Parts: sequence; C-alpha cells; structure tokens
Amino acid sequence: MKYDFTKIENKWQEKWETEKPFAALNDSDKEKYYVLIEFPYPSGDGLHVGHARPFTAMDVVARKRRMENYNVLYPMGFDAFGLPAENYAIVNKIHPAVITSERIKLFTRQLKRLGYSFDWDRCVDTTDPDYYKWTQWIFLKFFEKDLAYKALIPVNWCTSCHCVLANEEVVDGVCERCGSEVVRREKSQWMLRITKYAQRLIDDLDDVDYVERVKIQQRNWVGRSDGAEIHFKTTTGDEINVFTTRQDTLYGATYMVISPEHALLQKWDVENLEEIQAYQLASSKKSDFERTELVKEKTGVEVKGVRAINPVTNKEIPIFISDYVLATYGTGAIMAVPGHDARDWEFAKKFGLPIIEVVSGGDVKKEAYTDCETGTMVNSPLIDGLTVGEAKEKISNWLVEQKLGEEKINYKLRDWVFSRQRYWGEPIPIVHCDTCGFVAIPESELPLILPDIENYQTTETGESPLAALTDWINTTCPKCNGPAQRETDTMPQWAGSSWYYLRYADPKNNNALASKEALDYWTPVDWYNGGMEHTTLHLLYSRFWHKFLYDIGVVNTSEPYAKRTSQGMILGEDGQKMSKSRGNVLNPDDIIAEYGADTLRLYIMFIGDFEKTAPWSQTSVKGCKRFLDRVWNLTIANLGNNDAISPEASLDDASFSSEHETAVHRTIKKVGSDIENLKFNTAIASLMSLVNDFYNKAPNRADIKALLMLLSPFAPHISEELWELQRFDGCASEQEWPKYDESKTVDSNVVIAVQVMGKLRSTINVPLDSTDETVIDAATSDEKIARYIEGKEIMRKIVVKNKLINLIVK
RNA sequence: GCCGCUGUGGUGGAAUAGGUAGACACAAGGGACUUAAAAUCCCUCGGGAGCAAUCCUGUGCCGGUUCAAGUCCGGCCAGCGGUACCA
Repeated sequence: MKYDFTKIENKWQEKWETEKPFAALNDSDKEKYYVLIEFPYPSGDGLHVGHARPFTAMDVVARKRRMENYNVLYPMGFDAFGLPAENYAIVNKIHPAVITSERIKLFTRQLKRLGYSFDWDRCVDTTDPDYYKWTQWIFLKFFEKDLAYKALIPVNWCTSCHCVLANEEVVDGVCERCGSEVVRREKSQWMLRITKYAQRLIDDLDDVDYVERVKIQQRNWVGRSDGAEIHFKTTTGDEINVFTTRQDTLYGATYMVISPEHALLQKWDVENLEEIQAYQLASSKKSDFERTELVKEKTGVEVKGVRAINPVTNKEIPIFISDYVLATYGTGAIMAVPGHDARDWEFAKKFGLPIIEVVSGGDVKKEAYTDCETGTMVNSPLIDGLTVGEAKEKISNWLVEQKLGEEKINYKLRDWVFSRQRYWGEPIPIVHCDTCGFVAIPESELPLILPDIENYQTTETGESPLAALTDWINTTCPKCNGPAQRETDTMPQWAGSSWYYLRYADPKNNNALASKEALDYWTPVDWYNGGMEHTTLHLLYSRFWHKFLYDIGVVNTSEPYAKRTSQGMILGEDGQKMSKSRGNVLNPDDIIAEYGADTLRLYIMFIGDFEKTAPWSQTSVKGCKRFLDRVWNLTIANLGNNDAISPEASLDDASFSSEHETAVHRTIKKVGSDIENLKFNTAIASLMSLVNDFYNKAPNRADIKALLMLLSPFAPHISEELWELQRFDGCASEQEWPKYDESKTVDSNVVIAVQVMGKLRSTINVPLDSTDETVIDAATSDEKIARYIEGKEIMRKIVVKNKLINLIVK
C-alpha cells in the first residue's frame, strides 16, 4: 500500500468539513482554551509559506489542547480593509469588495488544504458591515468618552497615497505601504487618546506572560521618563516651559533650545527674523527621518533680541532654534546642559557656548559627563555635595516652593492618528453640524455603510474619495435636525484588527459585538502568537482598545492576551526576504501538490528555532517527506499479526514493548514539553529518533499507537489514516494526550564521562544513581584512565551525579 | 546614534540549572539491491596528524572567572530587526 497523500488529505479534509470536529462550543462543561494567530490580510498573491509557520505552530497547540480535554477555540478570519485592494481597484476599476471576496475565497481554500483545525463557522471579515458595525460602535464609545477627538496637527503626509500616516507607519522616512516620500503637513485629524492609557499599558505588562523582548519593546515604545517641567521667564516677559529628566543640572543650563515650530517665535519681535525663517523653512522640508539622520553635525540659529532667564541663577541665557528639538515631544523646548548631555555638548562646542560642570566625576572639557549614578553636585549652591538623586529631589521641591516648576512624567507615546483619507476602510460615524459641532450618528443607524463609488482615487486636495459624494455627505444633524456633513475620512486598517478576537467569541451576534456570556467565557485569549513587527502597533493598539472596553464594562479582563509569543520570518532559498520582486516567493499549493500538506506542516515546524528567522530549503522538505514515508511503511508493515499481542486485545491500551518502553516514555515527555516551549523542531527530531528505533527493532501496536498520537498534531492526515488502518478506536485527534511515567524515562544504567584535568578521556557505564565512591572506583580502574593517573597523585575528584567525573591530578 | 536580538560543521540546526559540542535532518562520498535509473536499505562525514589505538585543535574575535565555558563576566567585531537626536 502506497502513501497516497493527496487522496488521504482530501479524504480527511472532507470529513472535517462535514463533521466539524474542531468546532468550539459556547456551552461546554470543559475548561476553555483560546488559541489565536494574527488573521491575515488577504493579499492578491494568495497564501504565502510564511503564513504557514505561525498557523501550523498554533494548530499543533490547539490540537494538543483538544487531546488534553479542553474546549478549544482556534479561529480564522480576514483583516480585509487596506490599501492594496484599493490600489488594485483604482487600476482595474473593480470594486474592492469584489476583489476582497475573491481573495478571501482563495485564502480559505488554501488554508483548508493545510488541514488546520480552525472553527470555520466563526470566520470573520473586517469589511463585512455586520462586523464593522461594531468597529464603528466602539469608535462612538471612544467619542462619547472624549477619547476620540479632532485636532489640527502636523502629520506625515504620503505624497503618493495622498493620505496621512501615523508616525508609527512611517518607516525610514517613507510610507510603510507604498514607499513614497513622506512630508510634514498640517491637517485636521481624528485622534484616539491612547496616551491616557500609557501608564496602564506599561504596568499591566507585569501581569501577562509575554516573551520578554515583546515586553521590553512595548515598555520602550510607551517610554515613561520621570523628570520635571521647569518654567523659564524670558526678557519679553513670556514663559517657556521645558521638560527635563535632569533637573539636578539646572545650574549648568547655559542656553535654551526650542523647536523651529515653537509658537512663541511668531509672537516675538526677533532681530534676525529672516535667518530664523530660513531655518524654519529648511526644517519644515525635512522629514523627521532627515532631522534625526543629522547625527553628526548640529545646526541651529540663535534667536536674537530675546533671552531666557535661568530660574536658579537668574542669569540671562541665549535661546536657539534647532531641529534636534522636536515640537511633538515634551514641551518642544529644552534647557541645554552641555556639561552633562552629549548632544548639548556638541551644540555648545559648535556655537562657542559656555560649558559648566555641575556634576563632578568626569572632564567636561573633553566630553559631556552623563553618568547620574555616581556623580556629586558642584557649582550648584543649593545642592552642592549631594548625589544626583538627592539633588533631583531637592531641586524639584525647590521648584514647587518657588512656583517655578513641578515634577512631571512624560511618555514618548503619542496619541494615535486615526483618520485616513481613503476609500477602503470603515466610515467614521460622525457628522459635522455648523451649530452643534461634531455629533455622533445614533447607534440605531449603524452600520454606516461604506457607499459605492465610481472613482477610488483620492481627491487632489487629499480628501477621501468619499468627499466627492455630495448626496451622501449632506445629511441632517441628529441633534438639531439642521444641515450637516458626514465625515469623509475612514478608519485605519488597525481598527478592525484591534478587537477581532472578541468577535470570534460570538461572530453572528447582531445586538452586541459579542454576547456578554460569550465574552466572559472566552476572554482572555490564552495564547496569542504573531509577528514581532506587530509588537508596537497592532499589539499595543489592541491592548488599548481592550482596556477601554474593560472600562466601559464590555469585557471583564483588563488584558486581552494572557500569553504572547512570536515567530521568526521565513526567508527565501536565497536567504532574502520573500518578495514578488525578488521572485523567491513560494506558494504552499505547489509544495502540497508535490509532497502533501503533512510534509509541508512538518517541514515548516522542523525548519529551525520557531522564534528565529529561517531560510527555506526545498531539498530539506524531502527529508520530512521521507520521514512520513518511513512512518507509513513502518505502520503498514506492522499491520499484520507480527507482534505478540493479538489484534483484538491490542485495540485497547496495551503496554509498550519492553525494547521501546523507555524510548516511548521519553518521547511522550519530550514532545509534550517541546510543544509548550515552542521547540517544535526538537519535538519532531525526537519523533524521528523514535521511528529510527522502530526500524531497528519492530514496535508493537501500543508503540505505534503512541507514535501516531504524538504525530497527529503535526501531521494530522497521515496520522488519522494510519490510525484507521490500524483499527484503533475513533480518531487520533480525539484521543487523550498520552501520558508518560517519569520513572520509565530513565535507563537503569547511565554512561558517565570521565575527565582528567577537565579533558574527556573515557566513559564508563554505571548503574543509575551510583554513589560517588562507586563512580570514582569505576573511573580510576578504567584502563584508558590508568595511563593518565599512573604515578600521579589525585588531588581532587569532582563528581556530577549521573553525568561526569573530573579527576584533578598532580 | 540609541535599543533589542543573533553569531556553532558544506547546509538547516541540537546541547534543562556551567558538566561528553555537533542530536535530528539536508547535502556530499562509498556500498547493497536493480539490465539501468528512481525509490529503499547500510556505512563515512568539523579541521589537522596517524596504518591504527589515539593525540592535538575547534562554538565570531581578545581577555577573565571556574576543576570544567557554546553557556557566566568585561572589552571588541559582524549581521539582522526596531527607532522618536525623547532632553
């Protein structure tokens, strides 16, 4: 009998399709377990082998959890709004909804061919009005709680997409999606007050099980810094606030730098206006990226005619504008302490400004002394002799007493620009009325359907294509019934993906985003796996939305995801990132056709450390196919009555063969713990070893049964087929996950390494848990060891139980 | 620049808590089977010396700690990812 993987895989996939054995139940007595992967954007290229890595890994986990008797929810959906579909629509004049629906069908078919145990009845699509109704509903709640607001802000403007990007979406000065130049422009935008949640987004990381690098990255992104805001008076009688984390160095503040965009510059009557304006113009043309790229050379212009007054020395100090001070962080102004800040030091050197040492320990003539752990304050009458820490506290108190400032916590995190001037997104359910201002549309009018249009091109002014629909725009104000205009901006793609995991709990609900019972039962997600690239955008955004929904009583957990892990990227065979332009993209369909889905699943798990990047190798795929062939042939060969146990008796749990007992127990232990620790590659390696053992010495039916159960999460089709051929009861996937006996995972004898002076010279075989004396005797009487210790004195004997002995001789 | 991660055979990668480096595979070479090929099965496989037993050497580089370092510490170098000159 040949391993006909195509036939077998079709057979089982059809069975799963009709019998739905992987459906999650909302009314189960079992304990729930919610496994989540990031839902894909249904791109025109179809499924990519890279998708298979996290999907397969979590499928393995989901299948194992079911065998551990959990009620498992492992859903799939589509994050289907977004630019590529819209750009395709512009070129081909096809409605994005049509393209999207086609692509979702393609993805679904491809995903089903991989044999994933998704509960397909819960599939969600963010572009479905029944879905985005609730995305809009959440937005209205944000608006109601004053967490959504419109503001005129400098934004990143993509010159090609004609749309605004969040700071987070600008990569290396260009648009993350289209790669075009991004310039700065002022625009009125809908914003979400994520900053209000900054502290909670940091604090609550303590309560979740995320891989450490994700936590670190999120903490750094939110970026709390503790310092003080200090009020500096100017010679014009104005006040400039600066934020500093080094209030202790106030005596060393010898000049001030404000951002070129600072509001006071318009008010002041500066002497060198032309020079200032030229600098402002130059920096406005620079993107943030270019401003930050100018690491080496500091530029700036002194604002002549106005000086600031250092509040502690009462000395006048010059004010500069420089683009290394950004308007968007802190107060847009800094006090410069060249003695103790590297950037300020460079700037001071270039402009010949005084550098005063206020913390001793370094040499400020040579470089800025920035150490704040060990220094002692000097040249600072109020705080001389204090440590930096003490000085910070004393200065802060002094500032408060003198009403010159206060302690302040600043976050790097900024509010989220939520508007997009694009068509293919959720319409923002707000109208603008001349008398009432911005007014929410009533909940009863949700979903606010995205209207059909003829032209998907963004308007020249950069407004959304919806701005051309006069009939749609003009409406009445829900408050005063007067004339009003609809908002024409749409939401970013992040909106739909910020809460999709909640919809899976109850995806067909028309009265709520999901029923309270379903949400209470399924949240939080027990294990969420996704890409590192989503750590600071999607993951942080959805944590923010979830916290908000918690605050308004929709969900009853403050965090959406109990555990977060991340997979590494799959590179092309050339070691480069897979991309259409490089021509190194692999389509899973081709691999399935040639080797089968089980081989693909096995290979993508065996490819290497799950958390690290790994290059694809077509030849290595064959190795996994070979392994499955070996499993097939072995099991078929053992179908007959060639073992001691009769077929009837062995249908029940029989004991493992004595030759393989230890190996089977060990493999059960290893595969189980490896899956939990994302070590899928070594789990498979141990299964390979077991099969090698079985080739050396024929297994009995119980041995085979264990093998098939352990293999089934990785290669479910072949496992089920062989299970059936073996006439075992039910399905492999319905079995209870095999248990192991710890005492049977160890041999009665162990091989111990014998080192002399730390070098391996021999090995000895002794009973497990032998005493040190026994091991020493065996080692010293070993013939290979004799020549190393002959005529020498053994000074020390280091014995590591069941592992090693090291003899130190002289 | 800053932050994070990673450097192990020809290749992908193994190596609980510092304890036999290279598991498991891929590729390559040799052999068996075959008219032949494929498939399958068996053997070899970090480098150097040696007929061999065996010895030396070896986890990016330089030091250190230790009886013992891929693993810990200090200092470098390279690659990848993130990035906001964040005061």
